[in-house]
Order: sequence, then structure tokens, then C-alpha cells
Amino acid sequence: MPRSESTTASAPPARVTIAHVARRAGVSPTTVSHVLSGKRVVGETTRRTVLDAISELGYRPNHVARHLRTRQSHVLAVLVPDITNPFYAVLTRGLADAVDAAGYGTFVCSTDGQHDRERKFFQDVMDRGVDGIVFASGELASEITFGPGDLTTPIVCVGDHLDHPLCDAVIPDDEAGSRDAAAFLAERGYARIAMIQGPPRYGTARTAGFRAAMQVARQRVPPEMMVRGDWTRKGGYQAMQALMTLPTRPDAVFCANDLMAIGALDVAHELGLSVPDDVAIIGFDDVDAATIVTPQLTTVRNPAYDLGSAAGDLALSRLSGRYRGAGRTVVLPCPLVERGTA
Amino acid sequence: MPRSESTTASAPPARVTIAHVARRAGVSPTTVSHVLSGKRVVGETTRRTVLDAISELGYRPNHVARHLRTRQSHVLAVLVPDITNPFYAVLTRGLADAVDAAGYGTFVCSTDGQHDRERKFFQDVMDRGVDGIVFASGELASEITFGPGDLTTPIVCVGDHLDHPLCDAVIPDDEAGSRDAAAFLAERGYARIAMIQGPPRYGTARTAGFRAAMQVARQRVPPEMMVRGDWTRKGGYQAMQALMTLPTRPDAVFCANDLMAIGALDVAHELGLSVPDDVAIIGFDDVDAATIVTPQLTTVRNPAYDLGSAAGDLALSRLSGRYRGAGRTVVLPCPLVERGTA
DNA sequence: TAGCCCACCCAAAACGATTTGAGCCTGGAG
DNA sequence: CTCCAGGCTCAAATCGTTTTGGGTGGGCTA
Repeated sequence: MPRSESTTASAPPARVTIAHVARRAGVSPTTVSHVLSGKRVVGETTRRTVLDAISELGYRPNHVARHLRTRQSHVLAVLVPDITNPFYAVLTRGLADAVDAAGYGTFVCSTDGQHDRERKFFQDVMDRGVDGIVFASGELASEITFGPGDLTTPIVCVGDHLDHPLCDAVIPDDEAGSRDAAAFLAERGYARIAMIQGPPRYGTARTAGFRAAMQVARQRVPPEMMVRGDWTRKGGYQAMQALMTLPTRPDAVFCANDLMAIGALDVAHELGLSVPDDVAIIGFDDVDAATIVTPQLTTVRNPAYDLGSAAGDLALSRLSGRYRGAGRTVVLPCPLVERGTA
Repeated sequence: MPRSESTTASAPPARVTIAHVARRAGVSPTTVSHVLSGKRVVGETTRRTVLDAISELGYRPNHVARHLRTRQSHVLAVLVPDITNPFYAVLTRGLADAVDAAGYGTFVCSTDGQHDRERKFFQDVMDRGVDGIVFASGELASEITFGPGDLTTPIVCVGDHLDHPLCDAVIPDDEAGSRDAAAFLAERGYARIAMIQGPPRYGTARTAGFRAAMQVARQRVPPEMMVRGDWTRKGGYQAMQALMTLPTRPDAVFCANDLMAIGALDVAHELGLSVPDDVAIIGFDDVDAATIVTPQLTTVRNPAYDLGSAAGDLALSRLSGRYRGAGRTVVLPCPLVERGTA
């Protein structure tokens, strides 16, 4: 005889299992399982009895046991460089909101962008049996992180493709966003438009978009109008200083991210320049700080929330079996949000 | 005979289990388990053999099965109002860093501060079998959220106590932080110090700290110098306007949070007042935006990272069995960080 | 009355580990 | 030579579900 024949005395408050419910309802565990899952039809009266027993006993299904049997944890892992970075926090929230309704939870890992941590966490969440992984960490660290090709867990890469079947991707359309921003400046009549880029090899799509727009507008961009920063406010400050000491100053500056744009804004203020009359500034990302500065920063929105949300949908479509096939790529628009600096 | 007698052909890449390892090493699963856990000593030579088999087969233990048996998931849940809020993101990171080394991962839930979501997520993570819960959501929602007292999972409340055995708490010393800030202003010679408080019934400790310092400094604070905002920048703006239209203006303002302080700063700028010479401003929280505004905001740090980290330590001490006893409360200091506005 | 089909329900085998009582050797002591 | 202790190892039960292949009884048709 199995166990707990002493339903009489008060043992340590043992977890109430499906077997208890079955005993109470006078049916077999099988039947209880079936009324719970609805996978097989159960007579209405027994169904009632079972349901009653469940609520009387306060039964709660054990996810772990279920997981062991079904191999479904209903957990998605999300690997980001740093949850402390608002962009990734928002992305994570978008993901969580998207999959919550389907009963999925999210397991968050901050990798600090280090390959070894990426690998460690990747292994870890695999071992933990997550149903899918959203990989938003590392520019191209992907192939290093994953082992050989025997991958059976759906993976969604954010911000970067990854050549792997089963691996979907969602990426923001940096190029179009930048193009729109630059075109916007040109249309407004600015004639000497400069750009503060990111470090070499980074953010190339944003630069490409900028160049494309300039070409369409038939504006030549002299090399000295293309300077670089290191993504930081200070880097933007220095780059802007370089621009403003040029013999012919630019009358508009497109910055590859908001932090650098804020640095540029600092310079404008110091020089007593009026923004956007003397010089216009547009950033990229639409971080919180963009609305803190004065005037509020005109910028291009990096759709963090939507990226996370889309990643969630992609993962869900595979997990539900709704989609099975080659890796998809969805690209999301980066809309220009007009505020006070352009 | 159990299964997989066809180790010959290439089946779907079945998970390699402890049984495979055992077969390969010519021992029983028991022995493999023992070399893995070290709970019982095994002969050196067999140990070697087993270890070899493990690495040859690329065996990885199944956490789920282990969890089912041992009832330990090595996962901590953290319930926050919104992971998008940098304060909670940082707190979460502190927690994750603290427990990572011990092999614990973190499962994040954004409750939006709504009781029903709190309850839902609370149930959810309990059902998922997390080993502990860090509850950083809701000012006093606690007792509503948890069911009756039969709680066996360690809980750590952040920012609020909760009368429950097994329930630890970690709280920031708002009162001392506010006291220090106000005392700092008084020492600097400011003589008409005002305060922008939060809404009624909120942030009372910060108000108390302010009053205590004023008392020590023997400064009377007339009622019109104590105004209220709603935690937002706009609320701070309006409150500051009210203060500045007083017959005798304050020469220093302590704000119950940074956002309101930034709103106050806006007013000062509009009025052409020099900060901190004409009017000093101190905020509370030390959010990122505090270093964005000019001059940079002098404020009191709300130690988000440390709160999370401490919560992790508290949970760990119980999970490891190192501590078993009544609920503890650790209070963390909120240091004044001097910058440009005071 | 015999034969069938349905509608329901159950037994038992997984899932992949941990845990414990017991068995098998091998030496050394008596 | 017998016995016992100790060191290793194993079999079997357990954790709480899900999943199938069967049963069982009643109603309907011929």
C-alpha cells in the first residue's frame, strides 16, 4: 500500500496530490488527470465530484512532476547583457507580457556581454529545461555560445541573425530609422548635416541609413562632418566639440545614440547656441533621459518593448506547434519621435 | 527490459540519462548518483570510470527530475512592480548577483503593483516550486497577497516588514537618509528650508527624518513650507511653484524623490534662479536622471543594488540551513551623495 | 437473446533522478 | 577456521504527473 495510510493524524502538512483527490472522489488518478487536462472526456457527474474534491482539498498541480513527464516547463529564458540597462529591461517586459497570457514565465540572466557568462547561462537554462530562449546578448557572439547543431529548443535572437534552423530573429530597422531622421533634417532645410557615429564597426546600419538619406537629398557630406564617439555622453560631448571648431560649423547633427546626443546638447548649451535654431540635434534609441533634457530630445525610437513582444510571439508560435519550419526574421520599424531639438 | 535496447541505430537524439552512464561504466545508477552528489563515498577506480563515462557520453543531469525528488529548484522568484523601473531592475540585478554563485537563478515577475497580479504571480511561482520569494512589490499589500499562515517557503520582503515567521525583511533607512540631507542643508547655512513631500500616507519616514533634523537644527518649519507632490516631475514642478510664490521664499528645498526634485529644478531655471546659490535642492533615490540634469542633482541614494543583494543573502542563509529562526530585519543606510544642487 | 458500439473509467508504465536498507567481498582478529 | 567489521555497490521505492491500452456496463439493433 502506497503511503499516507494515516490520513487520520495530522502529519506535517503534506502536499496534496492527485492521488489524494482521486481517493476522495472515489475515482482513479487517471480520471482526475483527465478532468484536469481535458484530454479525454469524463462523465459529467464524476467530473463534478472530482472538481469538488479538488477544491475541498485545495489541490494544486505540481508543475515539476508535470514538467518531468511532458517535458514542458512553461518557462522562457531571456539572456540580456544587463537587466539594469533600461533598453533590456523594457525588452524583457515586452517579452514577459507577450507570453504571460499563454502561461509562460521568464527566467532572466544578465550576461554582461561576456562570452563565458553567455555560455554558462546558456548551459544552465538548457539544463533547467526551459522551453525556449530569447537571446538578446552579444552582437555576434551567437555561434560561439551555442554548441554544435543538435539544437531542439527554439531560440529567438534579438538584434542579430543567427544561421541556424529553428532559430528565429527579430531586429530593429536601424537603417530605415536613421534614413528617416536624416531625411527629416534635410527637408527642414538644414544644409550642413553632420553625424556622430559609434565606434568603428559598430552601428554600421545607422551610418548607412544616414548616408542613403544624404544621397537622396543630394547633399555631399565632407569627411570631417563624420566623427565618432564611444556611445557615451562624454564621447558625444567631445565629438560635438570637434564638429563645432570646424571652419564651417554644421547646422544639424545626427547622433548614433541618445547618450551622445545629450553630450552634443551640452556643447550647444555651453556655446550659447539655440537648439534647434542654431543647431538641430537628433538622437537614436529614445531612452528615458531623452525627455529629461531641455529641450526634449528629438530621436528615433528603438522599439525595445516591441522587440521583446515580437520575440515572445515567435517563440510561442513554435512552442504551440502553430509554426514549424525554417528560421524567420521579423524586422521592426524605428519611428522618428519629434520633440524639441529638431 | 526498460527501453532503448537499440543503442545501435540512431534514434532521435534521446537525452542521456544516469542509466546510460551507469550501463556504460558498468555500475548501477545508484553509484553514478553517488559520485555526482558525493553523498556517499565510492571507490576511487569506479569513480574514475564513472566520470569518464559521463564526459564521453556528454551526460548532463536533469534538474527537473532532481527537483521532483529533492524538492529544491534552485530558483528564486522576485516580485517587483515593474522591471522597467530602473530601481527594481537594479535591485533584481543585486539579487541575481548575490545568489548566482550558490547556483540559484531568478524568475522575475512584474506585478504592476496590482493586488490580483501579485496574488496570481505569487501562486504561480509557488506552484512552480521556487525555493524562495523576494517580495519587493506593494507598500503594504503583503498580508493580502499571502494566503493563511501555512508558509514553508522563505520569503524576503523588501521595503516593508511583514509579520510572519520565516519572513525576513530588508529596508532602506529613509528616515536617517532624509535626516542627513536636511541636516546637511542646515549646516550649510540655509535658513528657510522647505520640503516637497509625497502624497498623504506615503513616504512618511522621509518626512519624519526631515522634521527630526529641523528640530535638531532649531529651525521652525511653517506649514506652508511643507507641500506635497505626487512623485512625478510635474507634481514637483507645481509644488515648487507654490513654494516660490510664497511671500518669503525658501532658500532650500528637500524633495521626497528625484523626479519631483527635477521638477523643482525646472522651476528654478524658469525663474532664472541660480542653483544652489539662490536656492538649493536635494532629491531622494539617486536615479539615473539625477546626473543628466544640470547642475547634477544632489540626492540621497536609495541603495537598490544592496537591497537586492541583502535580500539574496537572507534567503540563502535560510535555504542553506545556516539560519533557522524568527524573521530578521536588516536596514541599509541611504548615503547622501553631494553633487551640484546643494 | 445475441452482438456491437459507446461512453467511461482504471491499471500500469513511463519521466530521470535520489535515497536507503541490504548484500558482497576482503582482511584482520580471535 | 570462523567471525566480524568496513568498504563498496546495488535493488527497489519514491517524488507527482501523464499517457495509453484495456476493461466494464448499458443501450440499441436485428
